[in-house]
Amino acid sequence: MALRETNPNFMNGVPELLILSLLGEQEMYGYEIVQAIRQRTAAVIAVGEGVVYPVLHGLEGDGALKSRRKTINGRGRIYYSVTPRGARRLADLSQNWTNLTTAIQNILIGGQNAQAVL
Amino acid sequence: MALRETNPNFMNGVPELLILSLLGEQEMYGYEIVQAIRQRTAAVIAVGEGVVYPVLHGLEGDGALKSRRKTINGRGRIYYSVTPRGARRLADLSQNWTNLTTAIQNILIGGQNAQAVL
DNA sequence: TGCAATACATCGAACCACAAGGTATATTGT
DNA sequence: ACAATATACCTTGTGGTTCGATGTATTGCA
Repeated sequence: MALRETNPNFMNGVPELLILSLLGEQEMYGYEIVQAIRQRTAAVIAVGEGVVYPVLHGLEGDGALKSRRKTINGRGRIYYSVTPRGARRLADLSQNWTNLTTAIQNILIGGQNAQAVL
Repeated sequence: MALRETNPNFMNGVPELLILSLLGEQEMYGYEIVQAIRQRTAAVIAVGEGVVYPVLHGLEGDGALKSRRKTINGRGRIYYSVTPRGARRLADLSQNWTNLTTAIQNILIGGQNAQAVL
């Protein structure tokens, strides 16, 4: 089951968020995503292909992504793009991420009058 | 097989960061930390005792925390506080966290001119 | 011809966080 | 007096994600 409702380890699912976010801008293929993440984050985050491909397959299986084959220079590529369902998923994950970082910031900033802000 | 110190899963260690951060403000005992995290984050993050106690023991074993027993109302409590080594650890984790969220933000904000900023 | 890069993919191992359970005492409610 | 709840400590098994290694195949370059 790709759907995560059980055991929501609060820190997981970030690769999925990153991938959906990139594909939200433009269609991309797997290998390209691996490098885009590395470059855009100055190698702070370096997810491998072993992370990206399974996420891609999982999201497509859930109907969050759709794919199409293209042949370029005789080499096949599988381009992915987000479906409406994927867009919703992205919005959800994005919101969760914001909530999470805000929550953590509330503790890091710490201090006496720190009130959790919704 | 071999000792693994490289490549820490980039999302892990957040509970450790939170705990060190709280203890950096004032000494606390385990049960108190569990509740403090829940309250300060408006229940966005709710780590259980099964997360907190092992981290506490681990950090103490590494010399990042020190503890002292106190008996209050006939009930024993173990108060933890950060050592100089723990303070360094906190600074490191804190920096890593900032780098990470910055990196992710660079992707989420996305867009054409997004340059990873150190 | 060989090496690097491109592009896909899968698998086992590692690892963290979690839920669940266990012990024990103090307090509150009935 | 008794039960239930809250406090306070702790460990263990499980589960899901991520990682590194490995595999295949083609293209481009030296």
